[in-house]
Amino acid sequence: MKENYTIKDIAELAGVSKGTVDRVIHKRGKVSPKALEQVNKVLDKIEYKPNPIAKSLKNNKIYNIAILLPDADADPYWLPCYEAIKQVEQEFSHFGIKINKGVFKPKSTKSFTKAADLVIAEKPDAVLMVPLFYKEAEHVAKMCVAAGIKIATFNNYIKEPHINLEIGQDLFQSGRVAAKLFNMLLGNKATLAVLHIDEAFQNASHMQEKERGFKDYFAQKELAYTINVHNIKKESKIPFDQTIENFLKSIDDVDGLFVTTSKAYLLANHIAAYLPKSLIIGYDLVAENIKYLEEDKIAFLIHQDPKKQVYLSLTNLIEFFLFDKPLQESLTLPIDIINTENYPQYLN
Amino acid sequence: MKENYTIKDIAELAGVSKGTVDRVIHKRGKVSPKALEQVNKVLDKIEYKPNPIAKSLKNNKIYNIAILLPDADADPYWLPCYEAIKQVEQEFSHFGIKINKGVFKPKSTKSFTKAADLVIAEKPDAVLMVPLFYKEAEHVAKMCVAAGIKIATFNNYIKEPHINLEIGQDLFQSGRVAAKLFNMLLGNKATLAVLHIDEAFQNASHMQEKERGFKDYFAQKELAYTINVHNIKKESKIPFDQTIENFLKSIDDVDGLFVTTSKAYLLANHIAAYLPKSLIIGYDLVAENIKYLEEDKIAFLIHQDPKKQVYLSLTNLIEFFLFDKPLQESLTLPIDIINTENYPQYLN
DNA sequence: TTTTTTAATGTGTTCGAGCACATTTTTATT
DNA sequence: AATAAAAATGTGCTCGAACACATTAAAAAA
Repeated sequence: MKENYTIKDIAELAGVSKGTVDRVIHKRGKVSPKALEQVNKVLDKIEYKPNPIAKSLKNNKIYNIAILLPDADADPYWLPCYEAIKQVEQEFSHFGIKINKGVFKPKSTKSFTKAADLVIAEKPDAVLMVPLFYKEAEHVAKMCVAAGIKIATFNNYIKEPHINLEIGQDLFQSGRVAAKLFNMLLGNKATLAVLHIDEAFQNASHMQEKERGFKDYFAQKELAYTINVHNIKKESKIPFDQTIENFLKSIDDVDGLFVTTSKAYLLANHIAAYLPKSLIIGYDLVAENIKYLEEDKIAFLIHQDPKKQVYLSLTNLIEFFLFDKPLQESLTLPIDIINTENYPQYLN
Repeated sequence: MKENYTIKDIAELAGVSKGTVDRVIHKRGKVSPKALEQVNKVLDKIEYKPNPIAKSLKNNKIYNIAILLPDADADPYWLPCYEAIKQVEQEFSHFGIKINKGVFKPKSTKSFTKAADLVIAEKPDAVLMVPLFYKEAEHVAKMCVAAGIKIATFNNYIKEPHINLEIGQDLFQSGRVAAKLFNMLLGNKATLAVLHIDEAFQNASHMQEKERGFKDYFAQKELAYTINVHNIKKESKIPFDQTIENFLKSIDDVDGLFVTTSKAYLLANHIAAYLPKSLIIGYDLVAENIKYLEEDKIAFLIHQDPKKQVYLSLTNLIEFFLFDKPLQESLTLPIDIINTENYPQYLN
């Protein structure tokens, strides 16, 4: 029993030439019923899988992958994504992989659409994107499907049935993770605040998912928790910092603050002055959050690992193109709980 | 400016044949000084990297990787490793990769040595092992080095300078992670117990590393914590469960219990009866631990992700053999903090 | 039956690296 | 200068899949 049969092997076993075997496998026609049967008989017995390396060599094609992602200058959360891209480019530079970045402003749908148009015009083999803007992302997905371009998303979700690859975190569940942490720290009774802090509110569905999960936990456990929700957004002309301070002045008697965005540091900056006993749980290992984590002004951070998301998305697409590995339709990544002691290992 | 040059390209640029280029690259001699210079001049300009796919196809070699790991029947902690092996076998079945398992009893050095001898006798290209027994593992490493076999370790460490690949967790730091969690849950003053629970104590250095990290945290922060260390091991003829119960009867006034092994469930089983207010932090997502985690009898678990360790070790070795990717000498994996809400994502 | 058309099958080349072998050039020897 | 020996260089094949093209066999038309 051989392990890996080649086309030549099959040809010999079936008593035909490799050309005929090839035609049978690829259903290119021009095969007599007799030969077809002979080859299929062999194929049934041995389960042939073409050698992906030979296939790849013969192909010798350059695959273009476009990636639509927000500008890291506007929000450092996205910085690790760029590292992941660089890493993948290095690892796969000799495998004929080209990655084309389409950077957009995270607050501008126009910028997103423009970047998308630019990138799709070059007819890439796949488009990987952060679907920050629901309607616009849906449109991009549809255009890709129409053009036969593989389409993948990460970090956020849209409900498009033709997405080929979807990588992200279970946001509802991550809200529950935060809730459980508060529950452990504060016991069976407390007052909490959910804070949606961001400079803009387009497509804020991810924040709401986290809030839903957060509330769901306490409801399900029937705990005596009071939970207030606050939307805090940058007001024009007033510094964001000032807005935060005003907010903190306006509330009291809060045991814990759950920040659904990566902006927990804005809060932590002033927490000692106004609510010294309140615990903060936030998201994402951005530098400023880590600073306050280390100062114990942030209790926990939840890590969404954007770098891993990009890395996995890209390698999944690449291995699909190069080696015919199937695309994982949907991949839900772990919800990493971060404290002062374990954050360094997540940063590399 | 071309991206990927081939040997043929270089030959044309240097005005020689591809055979000569090949001899220069592989330093096989038989090249005139003049030709050498011509080729090197081109090589300096373009930075040639051979196409790993073509190389791999030509090679057409079957690589044998041996993996020495404990029997999962004796300790379910190792079960995910077997899943990782199966997964890698499937993913790389058409890349000429053979994985040979050498299973040993986790309490028997003899069994380890026997499995190692058996596996090395077949002259694999690499040996990946869990170096549970220091002296014996060191010996295996030396034998591999002598035989030109690549040697990799995971889960535990030995100090052998010739290890080619080392994957695991920072155990000292994971002790600190546990300490920090207790600190957050219990405040600035408490009494804790460190429990080394296992059925045998050979090579228990990993437990001690965790203990050191744990104590280090409180010492560094100068917190008023009392920490007592207990070794609990299976006594012959007495059921382990009974030993645990006796231990619990013997202590009181403990706010938290830190179990340095995967045996936290043995404790959790009886905690409600003897120390209902004590918090347990343990290691590893074995089924029984998860059960008590869900019942809130275990507060947190630290995940050592043996599956990921094996997966990364194997793929790293494979990509080294197939595509000349360099081996990462030492890779320290994140210390995952697990509670009731986030464990499922770590299990897949 | 012979010729034409169409269907079926086989052969040869390519991808890039790597190595065996053949050929050519240079150097040494008579 | 002729020949032998050694050194240098070039050619051609392999790995396995894929496809273009050539060849052969069978069916249709004359």
